[in-house]
Parts: sequence; C-alpha cells; structure tokens
Amino acid sequence: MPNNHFKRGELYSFITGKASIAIARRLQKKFNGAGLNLTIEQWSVLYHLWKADGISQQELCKATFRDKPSITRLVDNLEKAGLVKRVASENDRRINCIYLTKQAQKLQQQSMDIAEETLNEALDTVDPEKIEICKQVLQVVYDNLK
Amino acid sequence: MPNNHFKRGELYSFITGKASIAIARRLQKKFNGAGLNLTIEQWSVLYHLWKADGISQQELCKATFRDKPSITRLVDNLEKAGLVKRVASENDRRINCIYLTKQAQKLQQQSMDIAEETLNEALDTVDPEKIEICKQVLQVVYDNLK
DNA sequence: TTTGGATAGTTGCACAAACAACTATATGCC
DNA sequence: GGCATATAGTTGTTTGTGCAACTATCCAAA
Repeated sequence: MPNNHFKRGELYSFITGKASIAIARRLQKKFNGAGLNLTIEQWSVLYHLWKADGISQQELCKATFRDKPSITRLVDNLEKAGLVKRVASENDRRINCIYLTKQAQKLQQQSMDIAEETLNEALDTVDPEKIEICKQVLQVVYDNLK
Repeated sequence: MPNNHFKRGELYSFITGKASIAIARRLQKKFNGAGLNLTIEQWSVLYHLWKADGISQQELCKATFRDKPSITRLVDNLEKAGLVKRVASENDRRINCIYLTKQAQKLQQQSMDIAEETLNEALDTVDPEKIEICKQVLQVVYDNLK
C-alpha cells in the first residue's frame, strides 16, 4: 500500500479543490465590487500578456494550462470587450499575436493589487513556512500529473 | 505589510488552482478509460449520496459547495443517466429527496478506487507530513474565505 | 515542385457555473 | 383564516471547458 494512502473522508476536498474554488470566487467578487468587468479566466489571460505582450494563442494555452478552443473563446471575449487585439504574424500566417489595448494596460495595477489582497486574506494567520510547504506539495502534484 | 505578502510570480498558480485542475483532469481521464460515463461533478454528487442516500438538493448544495441551479442541473443529468431519482418529501413538499438507483450503487466501489488511485499518483513521492501540512493550509484558506 | 505531415487556430456540441428572476410550498403572526 | 416572509427548487442567460472535427498555413522529403 502506498504511503500516501488516503482515508475516504479526506479524499473529497483534495480532489474538488475547495480552497482554490473559494479563492477564485472571492477574487471574482472583488473584481465585480471594484467595477472591473472581467472574469477570472479573462484576467488569467491578461496576466500573461502583461508579462509578455504579443505572444501567440498557443503560448497562452501553455501558460494558462488551457486547450486551444478555450483560448480561442477567451480571446474572442477579450477582443469583444476591447481589451486585446489579434494580429496575424508576419513570419507565420498561422499564428495570431495577441496584443493588449491601452484599456487593458490600465487594468494591470488595480487587478494585481486585488489579487494580492485576496491571497493575503486567504492565507491570513497561516505560518509562512507552512505556506511554503503547501506550495511545494502542490507543485509536485502538478508535476506528477502533467 | 502582512507576513503572507506574495511575490508576483507565485501568485498565479495559487489562484488558478493548477494542482486541483490537474487532479480533476486525470480523474476524468481514468473514469473515461474505465468506461464510467460520469463527469467529475456528477461523481461528486454521487459521492455524498453514497454516504447518505435520500438527502435533499439543498443538502447537496452545502455538501458539494455549489449553488442551487448547479445542483438542479446536475441532478437533471444524473436522472437522465438513470443514476438517481427525485422523490418529493412526504413532510415538506418543497423538498426533493434524491435517491440512488441500483445502477449508481454499482459504481461506488470502482469509482472510489479510481479516485484513491488518482490521489496516490498525485501525491507520489510527497512526504506524508508535508501532505498533512498542505491539507491544513488548504482548510484554513477555505475557512478564511467561506 | 508536389505532396504528406505537423502546427495554429476555429467551430460545434455537451456539460457545468454564477447570477437573477421566477414558482411553489411552508411557517409564523395578526 | 389570511397575509408576509422564508425556504426549496427551476429556468434563462452568459461564460467557460473538453473533446472531436475542421480549415489554413508551413515545412520537409521524394
């Protein structure tokens, strides 16, 4: 029997990711409350564009851990909202480079502040060493399954 | 500045819950591979019915951390699949008691085994003490935000 | 140079989530 | 009894996800 054998009652919340769902909901509420008309999923795309503007949809797939159709539709909606635009690559016409609009650039500071605030609320009273261990475990889980 | 202040680069995967998404995808693939025609969300409803058959939709909302419309539709689909049936409560006709069919009872052992196997794969090589700390942290996160 | 395979992106479909607005039933209070 | 209010559940709409099938473009080898 593997040493990580799980007791029945402990299995559920690990699989369902209750904690990350709670974080996402809190963040969404804060976005709404701040008048940011933005879903968490859209924000996750902008997050990577703020780090590297003009990357392709394929690169957004890898970065956000989503499949191609999901990114197609997120970019569709971001484009409708006037936050990004698709520009066909000069070198390879299969590729769309995704560029932030000025409007999207304005959202960076505020939304990142809200995200950080949310995480601080989530991790309030938690020993920083335990947070570090938790992050390590989640990273190994991800690496084990990807 | 709170002692849990997050560095930018660390913020993203905590918020997006990459690890639990990876777990859910792996579990879904295993269900599909085993010929279980069942989504993870449907399984999460059955999970609670296996523990307490005949509970109401409202109780399923609390147990699965979902809102009422989500449960309505999950029960719709489970009912279509012949896995549960709605029975109006005798005492209070507003309430639907949700009962497992024989077909659903047969799925318990196999699907729980697969779930446990998935978690063991996810947590392979992780020190059990660290898993314990990780579970604690995630529980506190949940309690902080709920 | 043509052709076959790989890569980038899109579309259709089924399922699920969040929110608001709705129906039906129960309950408590006058 | 009758009305206000709370509770259980449903429905409509928008958004997102996963899968399969599709188009367009690129590239490399015959």
